[in-house]
Amino acid sequence: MNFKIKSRVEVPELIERRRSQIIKAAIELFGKRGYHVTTIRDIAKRADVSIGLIYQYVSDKEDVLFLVLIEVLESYKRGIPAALKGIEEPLDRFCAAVRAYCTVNDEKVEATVLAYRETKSLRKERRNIIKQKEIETNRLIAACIQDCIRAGLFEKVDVELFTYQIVMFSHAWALKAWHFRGRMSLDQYVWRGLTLMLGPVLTARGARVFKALKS
Amino acid sequence: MNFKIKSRVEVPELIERRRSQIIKAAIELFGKRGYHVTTIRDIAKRADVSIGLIYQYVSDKEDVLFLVLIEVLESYKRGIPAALKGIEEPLDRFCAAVRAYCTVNDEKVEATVLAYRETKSLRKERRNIIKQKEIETNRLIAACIQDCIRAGLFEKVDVELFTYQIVMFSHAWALKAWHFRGRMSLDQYVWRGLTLMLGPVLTARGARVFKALKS
Amino acid sequence: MNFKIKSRVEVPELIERRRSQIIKAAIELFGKRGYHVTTIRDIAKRADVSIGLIYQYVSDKEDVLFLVLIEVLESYKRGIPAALKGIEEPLDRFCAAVRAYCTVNDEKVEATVLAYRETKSLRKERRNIIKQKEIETNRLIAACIQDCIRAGLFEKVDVELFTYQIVMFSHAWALKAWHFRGRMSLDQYVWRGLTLMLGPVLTARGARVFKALKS
Amino acid sequence: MNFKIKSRVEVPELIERRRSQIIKAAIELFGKRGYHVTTIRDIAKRADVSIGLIYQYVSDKEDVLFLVLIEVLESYKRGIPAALKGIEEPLDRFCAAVRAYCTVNDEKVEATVLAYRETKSLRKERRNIIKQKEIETNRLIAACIQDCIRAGLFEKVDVELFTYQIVMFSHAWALKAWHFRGRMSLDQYVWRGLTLMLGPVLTARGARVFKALKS
DNA sequence: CATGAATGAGGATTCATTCAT
DNA sequence: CATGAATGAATCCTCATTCAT
Repeated sequence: MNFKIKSRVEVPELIERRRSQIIKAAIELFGKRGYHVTTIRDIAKRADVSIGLIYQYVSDKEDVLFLVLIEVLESYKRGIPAALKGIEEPLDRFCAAVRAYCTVNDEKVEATVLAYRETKSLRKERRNIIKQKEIETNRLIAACIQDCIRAGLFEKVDVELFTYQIVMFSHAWALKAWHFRGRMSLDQYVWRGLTLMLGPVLTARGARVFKALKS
Repeated sequence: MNFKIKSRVEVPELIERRRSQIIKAAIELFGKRGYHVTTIRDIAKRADVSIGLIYQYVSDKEDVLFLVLIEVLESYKRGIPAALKGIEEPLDRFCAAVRAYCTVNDEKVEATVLAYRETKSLRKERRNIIKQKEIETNRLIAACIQDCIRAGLFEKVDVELFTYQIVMFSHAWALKAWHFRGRMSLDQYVWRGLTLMLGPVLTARGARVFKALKS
Repeated sequence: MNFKIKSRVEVPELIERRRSQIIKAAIELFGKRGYHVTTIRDIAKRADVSIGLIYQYVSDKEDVLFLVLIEVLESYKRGIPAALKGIEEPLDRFCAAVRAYCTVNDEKVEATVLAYRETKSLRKERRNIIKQKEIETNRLIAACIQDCIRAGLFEKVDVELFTYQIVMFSHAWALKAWHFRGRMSLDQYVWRGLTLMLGPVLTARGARVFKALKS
Repeated sequence: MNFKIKSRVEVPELIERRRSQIIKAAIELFGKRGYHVTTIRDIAKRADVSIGLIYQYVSDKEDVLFLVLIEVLESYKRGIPAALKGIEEPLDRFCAAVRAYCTVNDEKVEATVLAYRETKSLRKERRNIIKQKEIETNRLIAACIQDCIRAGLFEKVDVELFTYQIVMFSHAWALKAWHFRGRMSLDQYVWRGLTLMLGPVLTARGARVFKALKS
């Protein structure tokens, strides 16, 4: 998906290849130093291309940021279904989704932080596209929750808030990495979190299933 | 607290007055447009002072950001004790703390978002001071939780994670304002959130107290 | 010789061409107005390039000064051997060297004055490189003197002081141009000076050779 | 002598005192760092007065430079007659004058260098006043030379050039301090210089007197 | 007289973007 | 298609000078 970002080059495979080359470099640099501090020259050097080349595939520095954020958000959205593949049991699916989301945030801490830092640097219209992407990811979580409710494993909880609670919990691993990293492993974080958050939500049956999952 | 930021002017009251004038303007502008996009000239204009004056009270643009973030974080830290004044009952205090923290985030949505966006724009040493301030605020929440546990109102929950859950919940109101605003009032948000989060945490007695508080 | 001054452009011929374009403009302006009073914008305008271009070939205003002083000193060093080419007789060579040095100072009065004025505006390390260049020039003079002594044309004079006397004599034509210009021609200056300075230095044979040279 | 530099304060003694306070600080700073790099604030701090006070006794930064250069040049002019006091014998007087001039340059190396560096920073009119001061000093030397000629101690040399030779010799001790300092003492410098320069100038009788002086 | 807070024009430097090769 | 030299608007920051106290 190019979101209509103009390219002077027409060949699709080239666009694909070059852009991902550029995006890769930009994610690293934006993540480490931030968007405004990173120069196009920096990106060109790290991507091992010329400055001019970047402007053949992008018409703006903001375009690069947009592509970067899209890529980050999409990679998150891709991670969850991948982790659910083959799992049938609803509570298991829910837990797998949470773990997957946390894992993805763990692998790309800087990218997650970047999304929080720099989304505002986009013009409104694009900001909304990014938000849309986040909503789509959230829906994957929400679906798991609803499945659990339908299956009688969760009480009829406030799905909207519970979804955001899960989302913030996952993001927190990245946003507050300076606190959590070193204090516990990702796995511990997930289980301690699930235990805390599921307590008031599980039905009697759900609680039994959860206990089984834990072991 | 000046955190040893150099000032050419010595008179404390003047420093106090001018700096808060500068900070006020900067919070607004940084919050709206971001740190890097805002120029010193913008700040000077909005604060209705000359560019030179700013550099009499600050030696750097980064100094302004630092002062701004300190002020934001401190204002949060101030908000909670203020809201607890006069309240004795532990669960009541806990709820009041949560409401206060959410309220303060509600009143300064942009400032909260700013803290997430721009803390990384500070040099490490100062970034740590900011984190320290956040930890201090978190401690206020944690204390309320522990009091509830001690009073037999909360089960013996995972205080560390529960604290962060509360913190992220409060921040989410600002960070995800684009979602929540318009969908519910702050009060609804707080109560729905408390209901969701406290469910598994309250003891039987705690539940009774909570039900009473709700009405 | 680039003395490791960083350039964003890699192509050597380009560096050569652009730098000498910049240096030429800078010599004129620094010479006329002084280093601190001259702005990069002035230099850019006079060199007929953009401001940005200058910063592609130089990383600092001080770099420009350094390049300028190096160029001035080197041009002096180049002038003397050029004037000695083809001359064999030691006293003749000595006189030619003095005349050449004076001539070069005459042609670039402002550059000579500039070297006196602004060498101190360089950081120590570079100041030393400049001094080294001066020493190298001085050695050319000293060599001529020693040849004359060896040839029995000069008494065994204090070479070190005599060298400096010659050097100062040459510089004086530029440093005190406001006095000498208009009072005498460069040629007169050189001959009157030589007559004065050689008097106590020439051996009997040297004196005869000198008299012959004069006519 | 105030050279009509405007002062808001009228009381002469105050002007005298304050100005010399300012000039003292300025000489040190200009000498060490240069005129343009030194700020009025620096001078005020070192002179232990307020910025405003400086502008009560001077209307310009250039005024300070002018006063500084005047003071330096005058102090040189004062040094020579002081050294000649009581000496009658012409050659002795000449040598004493040279030694005095060198000594004064030795004591204020930086001031001498300053005069060479920054005279050009004055506007033309004032530059001429400074030159005039230098000429007056030079005349003191020239007078000594002429006395020696009249007394039959010197040949009828080129007084003009010889004077400048002496002047440059004295200045060289400061201008090339980086070379001479450490290589010889001031006294050695003076005697080696005189020996070199006087050689062809002394008459037979002069030579005898000189030899006597040396011991 | 003395102070030093306030001003703002001016200068060095950066960097997104273009375009000729 | 790819390159990277060239451009110049825009930004941070300094500092001589003023003026109210």
